Amino acid sequence: MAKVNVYKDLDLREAVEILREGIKSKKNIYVIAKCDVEYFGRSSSKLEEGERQIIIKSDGAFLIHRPTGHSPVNWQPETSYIDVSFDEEEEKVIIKAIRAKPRETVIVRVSEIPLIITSILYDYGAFYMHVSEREIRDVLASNPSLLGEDLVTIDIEKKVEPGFIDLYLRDKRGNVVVVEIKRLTARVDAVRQLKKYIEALKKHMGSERIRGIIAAPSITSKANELLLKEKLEFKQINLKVILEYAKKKAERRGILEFLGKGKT
Amino acid sequence: MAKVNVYKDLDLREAVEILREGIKSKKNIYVIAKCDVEYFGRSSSKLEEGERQIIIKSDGAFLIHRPTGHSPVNWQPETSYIDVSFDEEEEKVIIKAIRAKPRETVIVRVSEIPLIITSILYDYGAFYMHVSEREIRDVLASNPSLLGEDLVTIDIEKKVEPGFIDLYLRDKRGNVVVVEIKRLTARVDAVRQLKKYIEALKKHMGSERIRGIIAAPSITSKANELLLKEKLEFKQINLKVILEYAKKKAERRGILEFLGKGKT
DNA sequence: GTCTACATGTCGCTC
DNA sequence: GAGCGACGTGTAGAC
Repeated sequence: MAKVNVYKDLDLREAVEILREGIKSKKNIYVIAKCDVEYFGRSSSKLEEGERQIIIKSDGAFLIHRPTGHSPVNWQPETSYIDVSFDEEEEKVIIKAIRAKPRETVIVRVSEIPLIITSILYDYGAFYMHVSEREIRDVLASNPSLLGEDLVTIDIEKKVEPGFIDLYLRDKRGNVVVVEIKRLTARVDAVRQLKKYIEALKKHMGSERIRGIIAAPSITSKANELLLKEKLEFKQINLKVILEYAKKKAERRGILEFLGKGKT
Repeated sequence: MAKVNVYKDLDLREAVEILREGIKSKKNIYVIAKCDVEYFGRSSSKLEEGERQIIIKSDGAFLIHRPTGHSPVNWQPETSYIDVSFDEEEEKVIIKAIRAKPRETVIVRVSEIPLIITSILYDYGAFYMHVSEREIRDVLASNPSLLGEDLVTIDIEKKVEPGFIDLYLRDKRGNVVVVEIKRLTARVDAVRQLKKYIEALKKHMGSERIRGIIAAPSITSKANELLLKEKLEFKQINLKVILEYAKKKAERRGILEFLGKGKT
């Protein structure tokens, strides 16, 4: 069971000690603070004073959340070094979260600190994500008939000059078939990507006919326009069907959790 | 001053009431919970049981954070509808966060709930981001001499077939000059982008000479290689100088806060 | 470190 | 609302 400490209506100097201790002992820290925030690094920003929620995680991840919006207004990833001090002049708690590479700094100046929560959380549950582009690619590679014709898979993630071809196959007539997979609606950039691969291949293969297929659940009209113009093809795929195949495959292999490795 | 309520070691049925009340009255809610999580939508995921931090914001933004990592393991943006209920069978608190479009659902099943914090936060401080690519572009457009020669700005964000040209100018000799701006180190993709724009322009302009310039604080060696090969140019820009110009410009306009509009 | 492409990307703008 | 390009994108893999 999680160990949780609650500190309410703290004196700022006490807060410094509690924050330091929490960071040192790698606790998860949640703070409600009246503060302003500055950020310097790849860009820079300034957030004027207001009441916010601050999270400091056990690995040094640092988040400042306003009362609305799902993304933090300022943050620092898990590699950062966090320093807490007290500014006697201004009578404020200064929290600096520093990231080495790229060199970036978030500075929080706290004037009031109504609440600090420190906790130790036990969390070793596995996390599984399904229907990534990689999964679609693997299912189609093993079951190229899902593309609606008789195809033989030659290569996966084939390297060509400017990048990687998702799927490289041959059709019944011996034509090379290049497939670009998109998990969501394919847009013009997907068609451009496919076009780029085919042009790169042509340099090496001379006059041989190369077919290009976009495999995606749907395609934007602009993308379809370019596709037709370039004499490329679109093959609609059904993600539910893909997922069924992925499940079956995993079952055959006797894997308990049917997909992926959990991120812990 | 922020109004903060602390609820420790709650009975699960009590927790349901407090969560419902907090959501109804648009409070900011922070929960430490032992839970498992499922997500269905554009993708799908399953997180096995463990102790996590849950944030529900006043606008319905919903975040589940593990003890490490700066990004939430599951989330729902601010448009979502949040429902809290008690499952009598399993004796668990069920929190459903539902987003209408795209249709996505996060389901949290809570078996223990050591802590709930509800709060009302006053946060109207403005937020300013400095030195975006847009700002660099605007400063260079108004002060093209910063590019180190006598230039006249013709257009900003000029539309060409595959995208937008950051800056479109003419030099002393009447040549067209196309500038691609990068806020950070320019890489090969920036050079390819510039090349693409110039090729698109050439289709419309025939034999006229078109110069291409990458304007960035620095450039990678690979990018520079391609640049030389394509007879394009690199012009180093100094972000501090750009920022000074941006400030001055804003001052001249009599704008109090010298950059951007604050997000409230 | 750079290049490449994916992501429940998200954000903001235009049409 | 769809389409499209930018982002403190972040992230993972390859060289």
